[in-house]
Amino acid sequence: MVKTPFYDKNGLKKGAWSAEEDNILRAYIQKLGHSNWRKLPKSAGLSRCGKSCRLRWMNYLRPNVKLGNYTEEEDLLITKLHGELGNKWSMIATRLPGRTDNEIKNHWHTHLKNRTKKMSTPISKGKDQSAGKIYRRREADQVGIKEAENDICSEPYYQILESFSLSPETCPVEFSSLSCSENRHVSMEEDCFATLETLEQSFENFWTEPFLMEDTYIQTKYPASLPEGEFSQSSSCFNDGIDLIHQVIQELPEN
DNA sequence: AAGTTCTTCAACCGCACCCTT
DNA sequence: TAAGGGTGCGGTTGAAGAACT
Repeated sequence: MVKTPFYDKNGLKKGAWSAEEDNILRAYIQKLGHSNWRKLPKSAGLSRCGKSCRLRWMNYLRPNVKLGNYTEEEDLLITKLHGELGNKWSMIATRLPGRTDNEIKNHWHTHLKNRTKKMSTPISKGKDQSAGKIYRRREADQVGIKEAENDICSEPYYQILESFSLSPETCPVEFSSLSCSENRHVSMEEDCFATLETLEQSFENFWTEPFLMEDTYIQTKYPASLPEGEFSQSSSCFNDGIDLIHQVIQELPEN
């Protein structure tokens, strides 16, 4: 699903990146950083333009980037933020640690836009072929066939939380510092949010389950490749994301 | 089984903004 | 203050693969 590589009139390679190119770019940035994207490809020995290198690094090669496997809470967060901010993908991305603007944008257009549109229209018993198909094809692989068989588009918006579970992969390390009492401030109607316990359990499971400490990874493996600001920024973003998830939960309808 | 249609998403493009000179 | 270069952002494209007929 990638563009076939080719060379433009200036001899610059376009299209899909090869593993070799990825390795070259990654190794170069690990060693020398990326102070100047325009000069970088020439210095690194890549036949790419600086913008292409930047995009590749930012969206796929950065050590803390998460790919695919969107969870329901992330979907919910994106939907909410899009409602507040519009197509400010970069702003939205700052609230979802590890996610890039490009990926969020794609995810919105392929999964969430249709879902949200459907939710705002009267409930239909008819099957939305395209949305159903999308969900069946992609998310079935990730969240299970059982969920995929349901027509999620016809469900009330808040029921998206029915499968609410915080996966270790989704949750950054900062989540583990949340106090349990803070989570317990969330109150909901039992019939709507019978899964609250599940949610709390998920947090607790999350504390006990092993996961990759991405920042640690960065700092140990890529000590000189990233500006310090990126770490502090991402940390604050993580906390913002936590706040927002709490806010989303509290703002949900009571029935 | 083969052809067609649909869906996805990595990557490109153009524009706007920011910074330096 | 203007000009030029670099970077970031959002919209769009297009090829691959899945689903459908």
